[in-house]
Amino acid sequence: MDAIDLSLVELLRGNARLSYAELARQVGLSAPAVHERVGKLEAGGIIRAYRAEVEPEAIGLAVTALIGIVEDSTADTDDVLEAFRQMPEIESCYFMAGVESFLLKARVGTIAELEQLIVRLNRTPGVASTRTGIALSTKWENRPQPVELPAS
Amino acid sequence: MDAIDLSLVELLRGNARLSYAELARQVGLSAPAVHERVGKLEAGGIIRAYRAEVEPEAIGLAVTALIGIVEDSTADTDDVLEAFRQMPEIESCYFMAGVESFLLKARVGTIAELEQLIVRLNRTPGVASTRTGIALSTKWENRPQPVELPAS
DNA sequence: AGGCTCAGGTCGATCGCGTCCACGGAGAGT
DNA sequence: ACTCTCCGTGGACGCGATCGACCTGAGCCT
Repeated sequence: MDAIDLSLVELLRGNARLSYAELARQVGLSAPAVHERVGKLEAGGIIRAYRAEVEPEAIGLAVTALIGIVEDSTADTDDVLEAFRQMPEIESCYFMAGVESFLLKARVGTIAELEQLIVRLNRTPGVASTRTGIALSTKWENRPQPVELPAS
Repeated sequence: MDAIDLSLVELLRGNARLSYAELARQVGLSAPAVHERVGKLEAGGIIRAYRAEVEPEAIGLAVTALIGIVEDSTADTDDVLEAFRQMPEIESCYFMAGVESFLLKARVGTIAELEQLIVRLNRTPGVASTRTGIALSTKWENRPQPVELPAS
């Protein structure tokens, strides 16, 4: 993980569809060298996936909610997690410090679907209570932040 | 935005680096046809970007925090937003229903940097108070959910 | 009905890219 | 100094991206 790897990661965070040839030009290596480096970054789990970022409304996901979860005293955290994993509406899941063990970001098509999701969450064994906030609009999301190169 | 467009979006959400030729095979069109459709999806803002998803720790962003913002009575929401936009640590910004007008997701390298960020947020004109939750771990993030095709 | 126009597809050709392989140089260990 | 290893380069070749020409069906006007 040197400065060149960092540049590659940075470039791909900005545009995942850059060709290897283009990456090579940007970092000053040959295309095969870049290919191998990127392959290692993928294999090493540094690069997890390449995803198209889509306007959620366009695919029928108009409602975004953020949901805090309080576990009850009987809860097995792994089981709760597994239950959340089965719910495709939950796009992100953070394990938090504080009273609320989890914070979930969910996207659904309608408020009615959100209601159903919350009911299911409250019924999940180990869940004591939920607290839901509705996002009226998403100003931005997953903006990549520039990483500073460690000063040489 | 027909069923084929939806399939393309779905495929690219799963893997943004699929070639047009591969996409074409999957949806049963020719490569140029797919090329044109994807171009229109990009131009129409349906596909916003292609991003590599990177393990944050690998690029020196070990601390994830979720921060609720309460505006004061003098606040101009647009100005507050603009101030947030200038802070690169803020990866996502949702405008929320409820007492807290915004919910921010921020990533920084260290707890010390988080402290500095919170100080800056509290100093921002229009911000009355902040409430910060720290994510101990990210179980998953931005998992693409399968979209159901509208029944034909 | 006939024909115009347009949207959106296929086909074919060209050029650049991805990817495999053989080769070479720098640095570390013996 | 020799050699091993790592990491790069350059060449070759097949596939993909992309452009232009052409085809087809739907909708509409006359």
